[in-house]
Amino acid sequence: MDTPAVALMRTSDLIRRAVAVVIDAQGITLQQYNVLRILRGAGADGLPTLEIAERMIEQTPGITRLLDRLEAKKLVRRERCPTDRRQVTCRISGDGLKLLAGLDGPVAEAERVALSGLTPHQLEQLIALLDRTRNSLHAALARRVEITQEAS
Amino acid sequence: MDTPAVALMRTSDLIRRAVAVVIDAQGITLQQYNVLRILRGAGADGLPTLEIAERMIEQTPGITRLLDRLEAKKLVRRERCPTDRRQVTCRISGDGLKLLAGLDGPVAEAERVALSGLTPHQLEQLIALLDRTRNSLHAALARRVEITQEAS
DNA sequence: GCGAAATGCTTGACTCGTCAACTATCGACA
DNA sequence: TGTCGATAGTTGACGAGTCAAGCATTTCGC
Repeated sequence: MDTPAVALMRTSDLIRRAVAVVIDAQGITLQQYNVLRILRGAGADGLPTLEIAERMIEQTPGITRLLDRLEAKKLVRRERCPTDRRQVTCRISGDGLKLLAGLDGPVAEAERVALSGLTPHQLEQLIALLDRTRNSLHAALARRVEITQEAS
Repeated sequence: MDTPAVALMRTSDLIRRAVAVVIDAQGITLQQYNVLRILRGAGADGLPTLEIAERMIEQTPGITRLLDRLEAKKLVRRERCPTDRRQVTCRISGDGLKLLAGLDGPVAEAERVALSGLTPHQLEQLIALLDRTRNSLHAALARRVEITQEAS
C-alpha cells in the first residue's frame, strides 16, 4: 500500500524508537549516544567538531549544542586545538566510556530483536538493497552539486 | 560495515532529505505535507485530531502544534465536533488541496529518482523485507505492552 | 442521577535538525 | 606585513518529536 520510500521511513522510525527506549533509560538520547560512539572510535586523539558532524548525517550547526549537552553531563571534554586555534578537539571522557560500555549489549540486543523477523539471508539481502540505494542516492546528490556549482 | 539497523536509518534519512527538498520549496515541511495528505484522503468529513496522529507515526502531543501551523497558513480548518465536544474535527482547505495538487508530481518524481538505483524486482524485494520487519516489530511491541499492562 | 474514571486534546519544557548570519583564525599572495 | 578569502565553529530562530501534567467533556457503575 505504501510507496517504497514511505515503507522505508516507517520502518526506520519504528526501529529508531525501539533502540531509543534502551538508550534513554541511561539518561542520554540516541544522537548523544551516536556522538559518544564516534568519539570512542576515534580514541585518545579525539576529533574536531565538524568531523563528528560529518560522520553523523547531520548538518553542521546542530553538533555544537549536542556537544554542549554532552560536555555538561561530563561525558566529553573539549579543548581548542593548539596548532590550529579554529578547531575544537573533542574527546570522550572516562564517564562516557563507562556509560557506553553499559549500553553496548542492550543496544545490540534491541537491534537484534527489532530485526528478528528476518532470516540471516534476508538480512543480507536487506543490507545489500539499502547499500545500493544509498550509493545511487549519493551519486544523484553529487550530480546535483556539480550542476549547482557550474551554475554559480 | 554498518549494522542493518544503522543502514536502514541512514538510508531513510537520505531519502527523507531528498523528498523534503521538493516539499520545502513550496513553503511547508515534510510533516505538514503528510498531514495534508492524510486529510485529503479523509475527504470532506475530515478527521479528529488524534486520528491524524495515529496515521502518522507520531506521539500525540506534537500533532496539535503541527495543526496550529497549518491552520495559521490557512491550509486546514478546525472546529469542535458538535456531537462530542471533546473532539476537534480537522479538514483540509481549498488552498491546501491546491498546494497538494502541485506537489503530487514532484514528490513522486523525487521518490522515483531516490530509488532509481534499484530494479523493479529489487524494489519489490525491499518492500517485502520492510513489511516483514514492521510486522514482527509491531508484534514485539504488542507483547511488551501486554507485559507492562499485566505488571501494573 | 452523581461521582469517578476514561477520552480527547492542549500546554510546558527539553532535545534535535536546519537555515542564515556571525566571529575567529589561518593561509596565500601582493 | 597587511589584506582577502577560505575554514572551523557558534548563535539565533523556528519546526518538530517526546514526556509529564493539566483541562474539558463524556461515559460508566452504582
